[in-house]
Amino acid sequence: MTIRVIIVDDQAMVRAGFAALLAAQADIDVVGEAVNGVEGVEVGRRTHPDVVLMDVRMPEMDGLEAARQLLNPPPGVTHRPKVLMLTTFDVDDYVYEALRAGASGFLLKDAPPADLISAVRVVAAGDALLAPSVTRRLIADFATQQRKPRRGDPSLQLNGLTPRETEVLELIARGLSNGEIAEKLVLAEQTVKTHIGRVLHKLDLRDRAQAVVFAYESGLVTPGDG
Amino acid sequence: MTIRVIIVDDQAMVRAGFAALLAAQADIDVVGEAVNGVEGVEVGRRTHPDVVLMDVRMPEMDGLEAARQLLNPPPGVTHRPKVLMLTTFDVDDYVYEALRAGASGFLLKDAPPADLISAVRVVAAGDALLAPSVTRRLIADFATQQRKPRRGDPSLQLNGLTPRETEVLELIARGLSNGEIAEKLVLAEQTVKTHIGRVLHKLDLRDRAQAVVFAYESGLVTPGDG
DNA sequence: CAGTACATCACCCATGCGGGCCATCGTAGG
DNA sequence: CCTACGATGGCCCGCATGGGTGATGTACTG
Repeated sequence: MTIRVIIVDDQAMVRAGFAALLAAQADIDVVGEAVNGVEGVEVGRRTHPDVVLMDVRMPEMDGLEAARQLLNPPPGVTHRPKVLMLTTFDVDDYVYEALRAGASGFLLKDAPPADLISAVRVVAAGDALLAPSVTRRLIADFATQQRKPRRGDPSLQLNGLTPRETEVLELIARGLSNGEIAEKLVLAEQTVKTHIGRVLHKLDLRDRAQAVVFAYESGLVTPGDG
Repeated sequence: MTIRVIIVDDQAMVRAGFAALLAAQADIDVVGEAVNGVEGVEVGRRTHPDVVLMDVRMPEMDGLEAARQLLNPPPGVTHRPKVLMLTTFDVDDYVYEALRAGASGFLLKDAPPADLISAVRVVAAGDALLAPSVTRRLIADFATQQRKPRRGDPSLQLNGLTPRETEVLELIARGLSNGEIAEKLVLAEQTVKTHIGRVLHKLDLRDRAQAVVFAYESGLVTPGDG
């Protein structure tokens, strides 16, 4: 089963180079080419390729919009190719847009030919592949932004809390009053107050509002997990 | 300038194989080996390698904890190697922990030898590299997770607030007291109370703690934007 | 067995906070 | 011109909240 590929790029030389490179592979067929996004979408719909090599910067319609249209087809169109984005420049901001659109990869045009070929095979197989510099940024963003389970500052202090105190803190962070917490945990309200007092003291917080802030910032609770 | 590498894996054959493979490269030196996380951290601190090849599953201390310790060194230790995680099994849940810990890459042990070698060079250069299946998952998570900055329910109600009220709500969500808010906005504390009263009423909230919850849940404030 | 950590509850006290009610002032809109 | 609305501010009141202190029982650990 050969991999059907189309190449969408406004530069004739780039198209020719990639086409020659890929066509030389026994398992890859170049079944179409296009010079801009509009044409790329049209060719994609008509030739239903497995993989679309898509340049980011193009006249008429850029690669991002074209990728979006190919990856979110209108009702009636069932074919969804894999999209491998290409760019001449290093990591511009389009990367994230492309990934959100559903692109399977992002390569720089100066990558070794062998990388391009293997990238086509990888995305055709349903996996994904990014240029190393892109991967690095993605991981960095992921690590900083994904602050849910583990975080440096607050979660360390969280370890100073007893299980019961942590439990109470979580209920505070849900917006419950002392009475409601007492009811929920089957406790006297005074006991709840004692626990809260300890929590505030241990975490150096002034009031329950700050406790809520801390709970969110530390990842004890997360927006949406209500 | 050669790349200094240490290999941390509990299986002797794996260590031997990788060591032979890497040592054959002119630009790579294998300067140490370790059989578990504890030893890995120790060897890492002593030999200050550029790259640490770290197995995920190991006795004593697993690769994740070891990676965390190497990547978040205690005060006084300035050396921070790049960590390239290795696993035999396909994408387990440890991937995300490893990335959060700051790992520069994640490869499967059945990857082609050429990939391993190039991966070492990539991470040594400061870039990152993931196994295609890992990349795929990361992109998928990134795409789905990225589109929730603002959510339906709460943010709609937010429109009912006046600019001033919204401003006050945000300060509540930072943990400020009425007095502090008054000072920050150059207002009488009583005015702050009036604004807060309206906010609570409009949003059907009981107290400022619930207001903080609402601010986070609606996306008005976000964990980490301090 | 002694010591420690945790959970539980009580009493007292000061006050920050939220509710109710109302007044003034500016500006935008009919 | 006059109305509506937002922003600003004041007063009073009641209560939930937070601080301080102490006591009891249990469970684990040295």
